[in-house]
Amino acid sequence: MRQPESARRVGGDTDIAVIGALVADPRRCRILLALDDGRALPASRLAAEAGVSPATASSHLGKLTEGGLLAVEARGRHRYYRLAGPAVAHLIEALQQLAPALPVRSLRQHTRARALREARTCYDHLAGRLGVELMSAMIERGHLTGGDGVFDLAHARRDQPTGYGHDVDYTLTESGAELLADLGLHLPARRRPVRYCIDWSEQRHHLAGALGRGLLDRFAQAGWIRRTDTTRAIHITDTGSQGLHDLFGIDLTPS
Amino acid sequence: MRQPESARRVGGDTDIAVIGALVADPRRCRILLALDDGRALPASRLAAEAGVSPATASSHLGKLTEGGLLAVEARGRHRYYRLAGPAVAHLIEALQQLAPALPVRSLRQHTRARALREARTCYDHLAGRLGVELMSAMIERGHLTGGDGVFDLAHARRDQPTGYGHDVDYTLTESGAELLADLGLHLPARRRPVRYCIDWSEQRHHLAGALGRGLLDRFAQAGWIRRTDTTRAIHITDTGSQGLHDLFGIDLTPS
DNA sequence: GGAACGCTTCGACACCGATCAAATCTCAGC
DNA sequence: GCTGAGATTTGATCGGTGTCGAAGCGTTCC
Repeated sequence: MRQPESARRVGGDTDIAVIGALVADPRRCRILLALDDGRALPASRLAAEAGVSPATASSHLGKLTEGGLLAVEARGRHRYYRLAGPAVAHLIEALQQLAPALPVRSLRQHTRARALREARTCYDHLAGRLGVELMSAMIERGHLTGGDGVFDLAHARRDQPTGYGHDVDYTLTESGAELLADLGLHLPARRRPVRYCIDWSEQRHHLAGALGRGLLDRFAQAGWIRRTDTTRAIHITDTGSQGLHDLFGIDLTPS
Repeated sequence: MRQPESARRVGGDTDIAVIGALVADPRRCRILLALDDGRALPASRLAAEAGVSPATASSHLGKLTEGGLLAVEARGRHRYYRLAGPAVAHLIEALQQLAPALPVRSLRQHTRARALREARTCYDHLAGRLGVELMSAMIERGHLTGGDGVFDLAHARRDQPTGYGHDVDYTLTESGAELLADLGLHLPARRRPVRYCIDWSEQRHHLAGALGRGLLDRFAQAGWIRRTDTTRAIHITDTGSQGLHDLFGIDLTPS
């Protein structure tokens, strides 16, 4: 650990080691993995997740936040931590690809985490990449108006690290209503704002509320997606990816 | 560092920390960065690069190899180390994206490393992603035959970790000769095998020899690429990417 | 065959950082 | 304001690891 004379070559090439040091501790990695699907969790929960005392967890969380891997938001007497951005998710993925090839589990673990990031349920609607891509596509195609689907921390007013968003008023357009009708999805005609959540790891919005719930149900009925019993991961069937491509122009490439 | 009762949740989720520990040390990161462009270097060179004694470097190299980040090949009394595969390069890139935003250097460092991986010179010919993509395209389009451009460690016989390859006999086809003529590149008509090198981080071949040298010169004359004076990085101009797309179907997407 | 070189192993030392208990701080709720 | 819960800070302990010199092993070159 000594840093003798050779620290003179301080060209800035040792920077990545400070990030490496952050992911060198098993407990910190547990914390990162717990947040890997984009949720925001309070410190106490993360302490339990990592299996350490609150004091130790606080130390870890402080270091991760200081190092730019986590972002924190105080909410009452809780402090919610989340991944600081997509780059952190990329780092986790890169690490998982190199993680020791344990007997079988490691592969399982890896694909499970990837599946969760790709498509999952959030309460009763779609989230993950599929969720944000779906909402983006509907905005781009004029089915929704009011925002661009991007979460902007600088201008956030009331939006919480967990639960539903309020800062942006999305509304369904005529073309959007037609699309839903085509899908066989009939929502109550009330013209209230479309609800949404924030996908923190993507830093974008995904559909929630009646519309999000309705689309999830409809996709399931149409055999586009299959829900798993044990996890929140969602499997997109072949007909599903075809339908998503045709109707929304969505192609969930390997990422 | 104690691992008390909580190690019971041994689902295999702490694996990534062992990789993290490897990139937690500045000297080891120096070594990885020195190899980041796909070269294979002997231990002594890496010791100098990291600024440590041979003994310390050996310790680091052993850990990196043991952890699967490096591969080693004995060659006489030298031992050549190289990145174990593309996944390692991805990890380095993910770390660099999160590396502390130093005054100015950090950005420079990052873009420079990325540029080197993207397109660079290797002796007198093209290497990096551009180099391997170019060779792949020529094989796919029937301008070259004899191999598939992929380096296969399992079947390697004489190919060295540095320098030119010998295991595969590539030859220029008729269509290849026509293409070169169209490019205004006239090579001696001798029908000897086309020379190649191995891009270790991509684990694929790139063109060397007279053909590789000729293409580099021709691309430069045509204004497709611009060489930098100080580094081995190569800049692809707008007309260059257009020409590479038209003639070879190459699109160097952001990676 | 001997000398020089490249690399690794061994041993000893020093330092860093993870850990938890106890104290402190901050906020919610009555 | 008082009380309790969530979270962080402080302080002390302890194990792990980076460091290099010296020694050992294999290869190359003269």
